[in-house]
Amino acid sequence: MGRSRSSRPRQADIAREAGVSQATVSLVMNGKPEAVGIAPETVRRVREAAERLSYVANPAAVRLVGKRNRLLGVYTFAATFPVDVRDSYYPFLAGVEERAAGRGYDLLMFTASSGAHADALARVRLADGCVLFGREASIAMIERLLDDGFPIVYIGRRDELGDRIPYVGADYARASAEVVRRLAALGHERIAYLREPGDQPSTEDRARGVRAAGVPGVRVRAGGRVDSGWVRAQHAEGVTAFVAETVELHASLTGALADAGLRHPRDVSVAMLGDDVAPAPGAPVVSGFALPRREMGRQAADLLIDMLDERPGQGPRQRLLTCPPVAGETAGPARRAPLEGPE
Amino acid sequence: MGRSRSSRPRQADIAREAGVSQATVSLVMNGKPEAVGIAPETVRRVREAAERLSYVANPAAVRLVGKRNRLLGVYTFAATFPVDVRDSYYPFLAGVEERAAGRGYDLLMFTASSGAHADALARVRLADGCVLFGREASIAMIERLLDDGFPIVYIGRRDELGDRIPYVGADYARASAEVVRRLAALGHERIAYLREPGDQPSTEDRARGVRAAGVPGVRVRAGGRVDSGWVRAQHAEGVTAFVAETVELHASLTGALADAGLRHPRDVSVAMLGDDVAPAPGAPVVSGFALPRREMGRQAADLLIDMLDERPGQGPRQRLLTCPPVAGETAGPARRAPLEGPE
DNA sequence: CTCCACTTCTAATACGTATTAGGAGACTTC
DNA sequence: GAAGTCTCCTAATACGTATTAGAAGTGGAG
Repeated sequence: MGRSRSSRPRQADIAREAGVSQATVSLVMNGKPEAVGIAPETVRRVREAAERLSYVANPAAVRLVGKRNRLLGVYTFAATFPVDVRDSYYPFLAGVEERAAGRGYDLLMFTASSGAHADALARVRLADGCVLFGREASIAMIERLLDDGFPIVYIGRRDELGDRIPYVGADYARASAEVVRRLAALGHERIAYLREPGDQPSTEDRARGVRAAGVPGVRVRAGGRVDSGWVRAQHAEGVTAFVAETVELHASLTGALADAGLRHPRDVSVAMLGDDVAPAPGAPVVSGFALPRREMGRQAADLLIDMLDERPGQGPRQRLLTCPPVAGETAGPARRAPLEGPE
Repeated sequence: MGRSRSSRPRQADIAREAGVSQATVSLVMNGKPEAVGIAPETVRRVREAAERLSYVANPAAVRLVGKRNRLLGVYTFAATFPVDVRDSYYPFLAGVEERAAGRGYDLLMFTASSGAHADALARVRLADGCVLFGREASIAMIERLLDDGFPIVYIGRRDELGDRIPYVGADYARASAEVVRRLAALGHERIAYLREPGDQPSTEDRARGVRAAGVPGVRVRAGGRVDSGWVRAQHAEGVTAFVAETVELHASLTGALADAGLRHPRDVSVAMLGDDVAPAPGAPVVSGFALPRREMGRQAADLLIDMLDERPGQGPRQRLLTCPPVAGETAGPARRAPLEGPE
């Protein structure tokens, strides 16, 4: 009757084979037979039967009763990004995966396709907890998750909700200040800083760091692309170094410099407040600093899993990691004389 | 005041909110309320309650009762690979994710941590089906999954099990033959081919392609790293072009060439049977061919989802995709006279 | 009023495992 | 020989969902 038909063997099948109850099989298979007191002989019989039928526990059943799915969600706020930006997420993922795997969790990846945060908000709950990242976060969604007591960790600094939200960020401010100071040390007295227009934490932090560097001759430009006219004008006014906040602004800047006939690092120095994960082949290494992406991923996963396992907080719930400086090839000593210019 | 406890909401919670039974909630959530006969007004109440509590079905429970949960597994055979090889998996993933998202599936990523295939074999079953990839596949595991009727698709050619296993691979043979023919067309008469020692399909395919090119002066070396002595000897014997099977062999080759004082493409030509996903900054583009990784990922996901949805086979269950040739910068016209001394 | 059909919902159960309270024997102890 | 102590095992139940048989109510036909 109870033949193990076409389906996989269950504990009940093993129990029948070994002449014991299903509960006994469960106890044996979970490796704590002594703790409960199962005769060695019985353990052997059960093990043999399990082996013979090549039993594998049904994970769905195990998880159902365990109330944990051992799934770590990964949610990316990224509606329609170009391919190369998506690539820059990979190191984060790799870090998260590394730790998740090490601690016995699998990864459940959600895609914010078509920006339907409402639906995603629900699906995310399928995991035990979730790592979130991406610049354009939906604070409403995050707040909702927090309100419901759903465990999340953000990769990147998030201060919109005070200390409610655990995060692992990069210390943009310190690293940015360091970049500006290094330029100043190279003799650059007038420096132009190109920042993004928004007010995302990562943008604000870098702006703050640039200010905190304490270098007087820094001028800030917030906004999009720049052109050759602008860089030429800056150079004419004595600017010898340009600092771009992001890869996009850096690309715009180098284009404009090329158009203006200015070469770096010969004529002017160029730096970026971050690094380029997927540089064009043959492109020089840009001066600036590196984001410890993989480590951020690792720590985010660790933090989240600690929360899930109800571990005592191994560390602060909000962390900023140090960004290693990158000397690069695009910054050099200041070259004084402005080429030409009115006056 | 049934506040959402700390745990995820269940159907029972929604039922309480909406004043119906759990069974009704199940019927409504599965989208067939009319078929069974649920009043529109009731459907509305249930839907609202579900929305309010942001309910998602517990995948373990759904799985346990033997239904689908719109999860696509991704399993990577990659125990301890260096970072750069793992990076080369990203485009596959991106392709899989693209299609999965497009067709309403989320991704469940399993990690073959410490090569514990047995455990992973069990966990994989939490998904509806699984995309597998990686060079060092465990045939035993694959066979086990196939035996149990679990839907899988391999990225990469797999012939160990005949036509039992669906796959989406790259047409290495054709592309490899093309590379050798192009070198021959450039005037290279003696060509050294460096192949990996194993007998993985991808290795065998490329070797077959090299043979099939029909160029007589091709000599094959199977094995690991090469040194300057070896390349020098080859060159002395009239070899003017080197073809490396993999990124690793290519790296070894270029190192040896540099040590030997041979420059390419000036002194000799170099080609690779594949491409480098993460080339070193400033490195030239290597001649050879590109793997349509993203497209392979896309088609694998499509094929698997077709199987899951019991669609009529939209295409063959075993596919080989064409690899676009890459001219690159490392191959040039053959330079006859073997000589010594640069300049 | 009875019988039947129809609509709308629910009780009950199955899925496969983990866990816990406690049962059945055997063996000691006084 | 009754009570206590061990050893070894099992019955019962929970986990959250899908499914099915059928209950409860409503109304129309005869």
